[in-house]
Amino acid sequence: MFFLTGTDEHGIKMLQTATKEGITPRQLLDRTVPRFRELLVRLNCSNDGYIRTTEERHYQSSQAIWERMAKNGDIYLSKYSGWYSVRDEAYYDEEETRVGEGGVRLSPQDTPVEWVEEESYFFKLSAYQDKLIDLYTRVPDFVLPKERLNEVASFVKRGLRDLSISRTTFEWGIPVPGQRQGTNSDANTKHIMYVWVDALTNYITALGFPDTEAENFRRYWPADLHVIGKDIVRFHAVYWPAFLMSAGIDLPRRIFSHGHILSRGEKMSKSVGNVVDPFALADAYGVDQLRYFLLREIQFGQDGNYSHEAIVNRVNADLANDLGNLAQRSLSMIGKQLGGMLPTPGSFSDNDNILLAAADAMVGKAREMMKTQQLNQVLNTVWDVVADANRYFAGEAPWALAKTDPARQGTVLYVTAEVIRQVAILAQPFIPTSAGKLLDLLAVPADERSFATLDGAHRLAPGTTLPTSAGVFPRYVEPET
RNA sequence: GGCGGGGUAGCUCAGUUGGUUAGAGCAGCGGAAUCAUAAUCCGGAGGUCGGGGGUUCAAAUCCCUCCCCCGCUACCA
Repeated sequence: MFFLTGTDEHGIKMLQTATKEGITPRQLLDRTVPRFRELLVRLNCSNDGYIRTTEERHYQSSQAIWERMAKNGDIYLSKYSGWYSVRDEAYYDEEETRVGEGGVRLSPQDTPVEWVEEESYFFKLSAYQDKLIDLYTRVPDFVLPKERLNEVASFVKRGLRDLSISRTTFEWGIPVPGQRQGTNSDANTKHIMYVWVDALTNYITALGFPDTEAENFRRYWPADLHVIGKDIVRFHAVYWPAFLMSAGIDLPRRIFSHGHILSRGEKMSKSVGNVVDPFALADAYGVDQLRYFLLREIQFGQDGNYSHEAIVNRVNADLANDLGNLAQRSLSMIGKQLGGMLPTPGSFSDNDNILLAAADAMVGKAREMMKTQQLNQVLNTVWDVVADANRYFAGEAPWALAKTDPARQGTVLYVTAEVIRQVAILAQPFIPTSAGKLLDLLAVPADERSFATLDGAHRLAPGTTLPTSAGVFPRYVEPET
């Protein structure tokens, strides 16, 4: 796997923000980009590459894809005039705009628009309408969740206009290669790429494009999964595939649109003042706790709600009470009563076999759900087994067996430990640090923590000496006020 | 305005080839247990399945209509 993320750093908004503060765009970026990178580290995200669209390699890559599209006859020089909203980064037809208070003309989003008339390069998006429809039909899960594909398809079916893909009015962007002069244009006109061409191309730059023989490009392209926010589906599911088709490059296999996290049911916004700082959440609840909450509580692809009460409930109930307490009560019993040695099980009872079978079945179900990125369903499946294990543990009452049937007690504790092992291994992608601690407590070697050790093909080794047990999931208690 | 999704227990949701007393988790209530992070287990309770009408022996599920929420999109002006 190659996990990529990065920042799109060109565009007039960046330039204007910097100018307003009296600094250069680069200075602005030097200040803000590190925060994004810190967040990745803080949230313990898998990350094999970070691409910035202002990097030299990306200039070469963007110019190369431009040339490929041009060579394919899909780029032409023309003239664009219309009402442009800097805030929306979009042009509007005059009929779409209206004059607001103080004579300011506004876009449908109520952002100010200004009249712009300039020479521009265009991409023949209109030529790709049928090919895109064909793509959506042929690969029905090219865009997930399904609702998003329907939206995109209906947008394309309505008809596509060619896309303006360059600007001459400012310079914060990647120069258009091989510029020609239009008949009526200023001899000094210099085109830079309009935001989407260079923004989208980042995905292949990061793998070595334009060197299509680069090791990473050959190995990882086309991408299996391309995750974006639902607000930019159109650009990634319409423009990007069209660009790639034009350039003769394979398309990513799937675009997945994630939803938004709402704060108490409301969209977060600076003006409302309900913006939540992810660093603060991680500090308050813990990184794994935050990750678990978001991935379990929210159906991936849908919007979801965040609230203090919800995260505390979820974290205490699922992590501290159900899994954490189960691990603690079983492992500390092994520590105190069995001298810390994982017992050798006797023959398994029906109850043992039923629970083990449920645990063994988890990975298969999880794999099926992961085919369509149903992350919360994976966690539901795993925690169903945690609940089974708690019922089993209460039913078998190993604390009582200590006096009446020590051999049976050992079997019950062994079975419980084995179930915790499988739960922890499957939980690793979601709560990596905590899952790792659980596996440490079970003395599972680093090279035996892969999914290949699940589904009953592998079991904990009896007789292993376990480290002293310790709590892995602390309960969240309200700070003293 | 059009298209799509949704409105089911206090909260988050599951539940269509129509079929017995509508389900789960969390919260709340009662009980058991006391190995454990006052955690766990068991049990009752809790719902006009958005409103109304219709089809049917039978509707959360099918049809009509209305209301509300969300998304995409268009237009009037």
